[in-house]
Amino acid sequence: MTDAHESLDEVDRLVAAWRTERPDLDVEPLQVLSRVSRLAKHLDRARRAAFAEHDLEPWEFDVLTALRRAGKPYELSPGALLRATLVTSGTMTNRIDRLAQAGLVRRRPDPEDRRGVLVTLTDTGLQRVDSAFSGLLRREHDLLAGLDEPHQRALAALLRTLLAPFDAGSSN
Amino acid sequence: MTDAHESLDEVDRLVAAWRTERPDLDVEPLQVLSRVSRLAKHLDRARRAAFAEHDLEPWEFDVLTALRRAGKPYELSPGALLRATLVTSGTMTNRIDRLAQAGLVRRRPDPEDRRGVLVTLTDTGLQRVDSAFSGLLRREHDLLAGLDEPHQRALAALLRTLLAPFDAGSSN
DNA sequence: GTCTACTGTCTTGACATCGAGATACATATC
DNA sequence: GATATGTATCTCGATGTCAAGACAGTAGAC
Repeated sequence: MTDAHESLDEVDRLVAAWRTERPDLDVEPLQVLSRVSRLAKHLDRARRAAFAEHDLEPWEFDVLTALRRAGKPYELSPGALLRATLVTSGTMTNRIDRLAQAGLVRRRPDPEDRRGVLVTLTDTGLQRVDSAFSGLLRREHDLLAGLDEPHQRALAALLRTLLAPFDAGSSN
Repeated sequence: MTDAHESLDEVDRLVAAWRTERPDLDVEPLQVLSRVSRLAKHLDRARRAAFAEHDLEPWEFDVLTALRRAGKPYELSPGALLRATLVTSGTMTNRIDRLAQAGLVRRRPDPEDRRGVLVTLTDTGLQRVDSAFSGLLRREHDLLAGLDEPHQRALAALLRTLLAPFDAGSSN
């Protein structure tokens, strides 16, 4: 599993620079965590490009997929949506407003709880998210082309371990 | 240590939901890439908390560390800084303005190129970034506690492979 | 029933970011 | 040495996010 001695990347250079400047510190954690951050930043850009073809912003996609995953009738409360997308309530209100204005979701009062609201995917929203999602998967598949399946599984397992404390702890 | 086969995490649930809703699609890429995105989001929050102790915002830290890594005299051009931090030029101008106002960096004209500017770390800036950095490393070390060293190295190698096409290609 | 504490959603103001374009200077070509 | 192209930085307007707090409604304890 430990080949990959190939070319040094940006993070290798960054770590080397730190070793020169602060030889007193153990900068090994950066080898993992800097790469996670940088990769996420690049992924955001790739996603943005993928969605542009379907006239969707990443934030729109995030909300619509949460609804899509919920299954029929594609309906969730704002609270459930913000927990699914890791944003604050103010942000979610704003997102729902704009999605509703774009005709991709609809708001209706929750019949069971008069404080509550339910957000539903419209037909247009459903179509848009479905086509954007297959486009995204195609691109993401390509991004992972450098790793064969066992390596992908190993990577996923390692990431799951790192993620575990967060998923367990916070709940936002 | 506990092998990671046990508890399902949020991404496992997400993947399972997609399998139910879209059994026609291969959603395996999400096992890796969703975890990268989610982990990055959690890391951002952890970093924010770590820096708050030193009165620094993450974006301030990003710029200051780039200068710190450059070594004496801790000086880089705005262009070099924006390439190091993956932000746009407008953002970098704004960041430098505010860092200069906070007394953490200084701007001076580049004597070799009259279009250019050089940004230098002040003594205050140097101290702040050094203490914030050791604080960060301590926390990041803890975040990685779930993986022993060989696993960490394996994870870093796998991430390097994914990152390679980006580091090579864009250069921003 | 009536407090009290909690929950779900929305409002507001501040803020960091981006993208596009403006400006000044540098470099290459002729 | 004039022109054209490229590079470095900054300006400006629009946008998405957050944090804190307001408000209406719910639920538990008594």
